[in-house]
Amino acid sequence: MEYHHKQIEAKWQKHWFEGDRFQAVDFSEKPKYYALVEFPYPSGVGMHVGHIRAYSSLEIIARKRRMEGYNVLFPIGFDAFGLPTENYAIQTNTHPRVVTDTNITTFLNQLKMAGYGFNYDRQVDTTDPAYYKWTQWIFIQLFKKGLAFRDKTYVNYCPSCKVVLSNEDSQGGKCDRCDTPVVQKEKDVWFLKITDYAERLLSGLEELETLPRIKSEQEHWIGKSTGAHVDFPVKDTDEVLKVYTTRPDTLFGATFMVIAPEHPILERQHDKINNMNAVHAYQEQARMKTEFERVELAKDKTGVKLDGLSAINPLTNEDIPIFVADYVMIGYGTGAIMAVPAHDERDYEFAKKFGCDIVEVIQGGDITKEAYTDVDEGILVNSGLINGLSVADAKAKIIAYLEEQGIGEAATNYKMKDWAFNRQRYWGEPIPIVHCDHCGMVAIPEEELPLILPDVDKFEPGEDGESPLANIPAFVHTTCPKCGGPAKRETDTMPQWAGSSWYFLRYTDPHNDNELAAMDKLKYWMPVDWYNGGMEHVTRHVIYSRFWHQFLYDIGVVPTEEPYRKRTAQGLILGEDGDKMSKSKGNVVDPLEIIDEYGADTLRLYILFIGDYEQSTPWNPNGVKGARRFLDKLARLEDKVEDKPNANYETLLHKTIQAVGDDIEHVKFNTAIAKLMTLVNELGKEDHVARDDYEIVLKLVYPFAPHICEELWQRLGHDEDMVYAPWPDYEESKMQESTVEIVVMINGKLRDKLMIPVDMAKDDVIAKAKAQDKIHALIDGQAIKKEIYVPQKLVNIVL
RNA sequence: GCGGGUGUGGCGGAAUUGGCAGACGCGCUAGAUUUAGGAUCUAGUUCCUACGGAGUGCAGGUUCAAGUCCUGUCACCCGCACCA
Repeated sequence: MEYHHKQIEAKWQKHWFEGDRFQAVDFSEKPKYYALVEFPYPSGVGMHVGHIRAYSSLEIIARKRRMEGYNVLFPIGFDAFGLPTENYAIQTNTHPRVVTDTNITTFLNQLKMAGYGFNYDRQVDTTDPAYYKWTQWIFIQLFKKGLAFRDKTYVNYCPSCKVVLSNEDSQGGKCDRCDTPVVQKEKDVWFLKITDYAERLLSGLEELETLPRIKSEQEHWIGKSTGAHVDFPVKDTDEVLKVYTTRPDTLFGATFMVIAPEHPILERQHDKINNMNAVHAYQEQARMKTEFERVELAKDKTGVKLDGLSAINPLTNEDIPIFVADYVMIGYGTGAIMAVPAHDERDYEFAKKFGCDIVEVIQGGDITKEAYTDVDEGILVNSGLINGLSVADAKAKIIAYLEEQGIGEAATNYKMKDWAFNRQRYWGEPIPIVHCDHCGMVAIPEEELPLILPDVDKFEPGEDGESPLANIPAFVHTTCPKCGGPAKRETDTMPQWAGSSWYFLRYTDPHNDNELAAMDKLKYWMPVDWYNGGMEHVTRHVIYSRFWHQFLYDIGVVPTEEPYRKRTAQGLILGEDGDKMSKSKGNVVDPLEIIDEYGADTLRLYILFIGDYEQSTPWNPNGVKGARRFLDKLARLEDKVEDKPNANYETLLHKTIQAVGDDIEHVKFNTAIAKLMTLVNELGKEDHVARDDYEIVLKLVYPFAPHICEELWQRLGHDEDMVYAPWPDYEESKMQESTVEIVVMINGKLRDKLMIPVDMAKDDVIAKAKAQDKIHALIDGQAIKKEIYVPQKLVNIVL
């Protein structure tokens, strides 16, 4: 067959998508398989080669599963709220709704041009009121359970986007969107109490099948540690300073305390502090620093000693000074620490600079030179009741003692903070809450959902971070659902992560207006069997969505505790130059150009062949040609098809069936394709190929390059689509060769090769090996120390 | 600093339990075909001082046998980061 990709691809795309050939059937008798890819953000630039890599993996799995007899759900949708659209809308003065609709249409066309067999009829769009109705509904449930609340705290704030950011959105101290350094700002903000789920988010990871890296990143983000809370009385007051420490065993070595610049005790006790001016100056200085600068300047510790306020070490009863220093963070632990300079590097450095006492309580290091932090060795000294104990024993004993005395207790701490949930932006879900002077915050009645995002003229956020919605009196002024009195609506919107935290549930029942999804459908489809997406979403999207899912499970809305059974993440496709693809570098590859020139089948095949799926790999334009050549060869092979068997390549064929199946399941698409190439190359050397065997080859290639295979399949006389043509089985008996080549080594060096029958006995093989002319010449007259035979592999003769 | 990962030809990358290093693809070389180019086909392609030897970041070790296991070390990438 002459391979004209444009004609063939257009033909089959029309057939598949207009004929709706990839139905996911609710409650089918077949076993279900739920394959999920992260839904795209419909940006104006459309599809990127990265999307092709991200979706092709599960596209292969989905097609293969259908052939294996599964009822497959492989849906797609759009995560369409968010800043890029809003910014584009501001620049072009177009309504974000219009921008979004245009972009979604474009994106859908592009997905179909790539041949993806998604369940397009189940498409969701997070900006559709019929969808965000349920996002808002979930928020109300969280609010009712006290898991959505308002609090005044220091938040990450981007002065450029004028928006509050979550911890996850400000990694590295820079705004995730615009790279502007994030500053700390005290604001009254909405939080979701994700910390209540920290332990379950951690333990739920045990069930998740994924890379160690993905697991450890989540574990690290949750950041569990265990230790103790200890109360330090503040001298001449009735206050105590509570600290969190992972090293309660070093309590006798606590010679000073440090509190964060934002610590509330400074205001409470400002009368007693004689150098309040210096403290205020330091606070101001710390506030001006971005979090990033605080980290960068970490080498040089700064701080102010409180004059007039000191604490008492509850075990030594000694009077110890209190410092304010920005190396202690208000957001972690209690915002105050006990400093043990002898056994903590940061405290050591601070003590050296500020001349504090350094008392050794664990023997084993040289504290005149550096802090000794080893926890596995070392014996407690200068520590009263725990003298002579190991660190581990001392921890246990001192915690018991603290609890007995009522001055502390065992404690667990998490680095993860509650999720700052509101944004002062237009293009997001309105938060369905009203503020009433009498009743406080009240959720709007569920029957009033969705709370529609009103039209505005200006999408820009106001100065000082006012949401654009605040400028619409008709939206803001309402009545309290509880008392009927005048009330004001919440004008902030939800972050982009809201809609994406439950979308996979909606696919099971995308048009339900009575609940987010019917329980019987959820029971049929959930959990997601395999979820693929970006590495960059592992600490945010995956954790957020697991949190929401666990919450929904708790209130009886979903049937499984965890949403995902297996998670993989694709590596980046880099530019030809090895750098990350970016417009400014001019190294961006447009997938549509490749589809136009070589075809979607070639593009998909090449992107999976390019390298290890989970590793980043540079693009190579010549590689595309190689993929295309393979398809050309496959098409040309048609000329050799005859209706008579050919046993020459039987073993290779069956080995390939097995290997390709295994490789696909293990995300090793590159080697699966390599093996298919080898097979097609070998078949090309035969004078004829049996028709049945050619059909097997087409089935194996089909998930990767469905258009050309479907065409060749039809030309063989099939009326039915390949979608449900059974995936080929391999036969163990046909994989066995009757003779096998083995290697003959002398002293571990390869010297000769010979063919033997597979069942030849060890002694016979060795005898035969030694009889080879080449080998005989080399061992003649030498003493043989040892002879090793590895069945069907090698003989090694040691002289 | 902590956690995870990676180091193999000119390039992307392959190598169950230790058992022929470099599969497959790109590129390159030669030949065939072609007016020429492109495309296609065939053969070759780790390196070297080449009937032999060396070789998987580097240095050791275990073993009949090491890319693979052990010890030490270097480089790079990703994530987190004054987390108490």
